[in-house]
Amino acid sequence: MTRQEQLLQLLQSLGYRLTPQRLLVLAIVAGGDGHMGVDEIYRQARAAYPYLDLATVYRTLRLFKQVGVVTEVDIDNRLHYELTAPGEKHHHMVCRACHRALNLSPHYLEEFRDTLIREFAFEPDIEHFTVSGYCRYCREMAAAVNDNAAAAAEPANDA
Amino acid sequence: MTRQEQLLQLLQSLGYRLTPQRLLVLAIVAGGDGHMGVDEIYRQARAAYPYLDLATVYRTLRLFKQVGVVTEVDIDNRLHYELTAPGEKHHHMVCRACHRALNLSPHYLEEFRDTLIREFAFEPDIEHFTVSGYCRYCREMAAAVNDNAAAAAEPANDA
DNA sequence: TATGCAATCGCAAACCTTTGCAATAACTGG
DNA sequence: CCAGTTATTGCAAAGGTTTGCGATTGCATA
Repeated sequence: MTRQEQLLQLLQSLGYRLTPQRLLVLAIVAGGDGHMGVDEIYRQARAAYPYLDLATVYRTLRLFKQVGVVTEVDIDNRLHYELTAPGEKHHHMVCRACHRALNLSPHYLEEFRDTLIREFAFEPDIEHFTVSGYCRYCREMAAAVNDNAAAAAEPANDA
Repeated sequence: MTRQEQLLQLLQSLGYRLTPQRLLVLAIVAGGDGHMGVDEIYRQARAAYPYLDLATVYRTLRLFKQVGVVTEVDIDNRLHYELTAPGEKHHHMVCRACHRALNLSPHYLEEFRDTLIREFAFEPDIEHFTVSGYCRYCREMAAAVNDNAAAAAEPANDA
């Protein structure tokens, strides 16, 4: 049984119906190379099934997320999805500058999670956790720009 | 000099203009009791200045956030704002069930932040950090419901 | 295989938020 | 104090996402 068949069976066992729309969206997300934007999923889906509505794509992806079939990542205020890999769950670091999404092992979050539960009885939702910030490359680029600006602004150092 | 005057001076020193709209929005957020929704800020602002546009409110709040005057909190997919208290900066835990926002001291994030920088050279944006999850009360309520359901489903225990 | 019910769909409209643009108004320097 | 420059505004429209509703369709039962 393939991974997709497993997931379909999971949906069915939870009482959800296997509609052509769901099969299609699942196949597309499974075939994608990473975090896919809703627009790209919709475009591919439409090519195969022109009557599909965008609202259905959103509803389907929300359902898939809810049952753990896909992972949702917010990249620059747009929703992206990827198939949840069993045993390879990971979180994301999204760069505010280049919008790249980097994977983050759950290991790094466990301590934080334990602390919140212990101190506040707050159970953080770390199934779909995303930290935004600045990635290595954008930080390096920014640093280089700053160095140049500083050098240009202080010619006294060279003179 | 009041806190509001300080903040206005900050804006001016950064080259931003002090418009009536900005004074008004600042006064409202400062007078609010916590995280205020955009709709509530807009409603109060309109009562004092009916020509104010909602887009201006959004732009003003975005500017305030950018310069650190307010803190943005996403509660149930809606933006909320509160005045940034100097020396009392805090993050937020937002409950997915009741949508309450709880304060979280930066202390709990520092270790996580250090790890990300050390391991990935990723600088997380922890000026406006929000974790979603389930709060103490909603967890207790859910636990109580589960207990009742379990008790009802297994009368053999009592019989 | 035919039937009935509830889940799901497509469509349209709404939601919250952002953006383009021309008109206005805050600040600067004279 | 006035004129010029430019940031900021109001308005309208667009953006991505969600929702209400009647029509359709998957699935369980017989």
